[in-house]
Amino acid sequence: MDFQITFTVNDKIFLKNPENSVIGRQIVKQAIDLIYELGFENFNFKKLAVKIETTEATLYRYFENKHRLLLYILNWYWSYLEFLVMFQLQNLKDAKEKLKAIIHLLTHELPESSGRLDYNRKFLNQIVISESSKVYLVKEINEINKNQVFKPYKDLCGRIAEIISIYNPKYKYPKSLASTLIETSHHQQFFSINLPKLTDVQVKTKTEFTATFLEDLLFRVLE
Amino acid sequence: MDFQITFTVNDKIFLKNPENSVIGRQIVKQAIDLIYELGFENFNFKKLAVKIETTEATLYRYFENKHRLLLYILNWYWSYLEFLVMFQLQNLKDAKEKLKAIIHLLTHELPESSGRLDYNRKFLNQIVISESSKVYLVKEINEINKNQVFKPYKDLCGRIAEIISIYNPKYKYPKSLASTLIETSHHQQFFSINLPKLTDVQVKTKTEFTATFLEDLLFRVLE
DNA sequence: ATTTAATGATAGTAATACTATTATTTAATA
DNA sequence: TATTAAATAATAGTATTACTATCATTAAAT
Repeated sequence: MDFQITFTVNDKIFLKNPENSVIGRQIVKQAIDLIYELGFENFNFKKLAVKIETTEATLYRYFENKHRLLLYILNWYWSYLEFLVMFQLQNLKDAKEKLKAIIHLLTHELPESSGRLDYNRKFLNQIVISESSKVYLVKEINEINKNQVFKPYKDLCGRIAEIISIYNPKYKYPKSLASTLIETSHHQQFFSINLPKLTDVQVKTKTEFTATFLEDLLFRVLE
Repeated sequence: MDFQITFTVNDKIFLKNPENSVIGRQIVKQAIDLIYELGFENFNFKKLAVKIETTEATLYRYFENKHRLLLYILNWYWSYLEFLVMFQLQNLKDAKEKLKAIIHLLTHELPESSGRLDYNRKFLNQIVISESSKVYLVKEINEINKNQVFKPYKDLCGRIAEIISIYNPKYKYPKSLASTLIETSHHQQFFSINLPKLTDVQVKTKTEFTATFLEDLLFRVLE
């Protein structure tokens, strides 16, 4: 079975749905490569236009600005992750196993198994780690938030919170713990590579460090 | 007793020490007000120059760019916080009390008591919450990190980690837990105000929410 | 009184973040 | 198949940003 997954991203994020045209899909795919390569601050529509051999004007017909394009990419990612959480966890009976599976998903690239993915998994993962907070840590947050553009993040968080509550129904902060898991997975991965003194990584345990730390933390909290 | 506190900020961060001139001190003080007002993305040297009635050229003689200025502000803040951690905790014998005091510091504005402060505490606090991650979540992190410009953050983190280890010597991830405390204090404060669905804030417990959540989390982890 | 350092005033440049206009190509439909 | 509509390319242009450079003026230090 080979299948392609697409998600209906909130249409307030784009001016013209990039899913509906070859060039639109190119914009998203190549933006992921270019944001990874340059970092979000150094990325712009001019450079992206050159890369996909189109013009800035065309890009602006799809997205109001680069912030919206990043938001689109992250919405797609969060939706996908929620799908994976539901899909991969359905056969696990034990809530503990489910939580472990979630931590694995949060600390690794998107799995190969899950259908044909048009985007570069590694790059997408790095963008989520390094750039995702930039979509909400802005002065205009309240304005932006009005059109439910963070719904996929909230849904993902809610889904994780549900499982936390199944595991320990008495725990009082399931949603905050869920968002903390997500955010912590990002900054501990970032720190362990770039500012390792802010962590307890060891050379030998490098790749699994964040997962190990988060698992230990989560079950200490919920026990 | 009335005293003024200054810190020796790493001189690789500035081109000319802003502490040593009236205009330099104005730059930092007014930058805090303006970054708070506009958000870091909308803040620039032109607007700051107008505000303090000087020219862009003068600002560029102190700081290479606005990123460095933000880094300066945060270095100052982290140094101050480390000082406060040491100062306020010295009379507490109990490690548990110390950890509680740390969480209080991480989730509230800088205290009034601690000497004359030239900067707006509320604004500084909000900048730390909303903008601090932008100084390290950049492509150039390795280059920037070379001159020890994150030392105050690492020191603060290390100081907290020490106390964690005193409280529970067997706990294996004191530094990661310390950086998680710091980072979580930021995003939970931000979320509880701007994206409350990612948290478990209640209207009545609003102001103390993050402190309560973090304290609960920390002692569950360390017990 | 003289030198040095800091700032102000002014100008200018390359890049960014857009908007607008018109021509051309492609797709949809009659 | 011709007609219409929609999408894109090509080109131009503007305001703002992020700087750098120069030189005159003022303040501080010796």
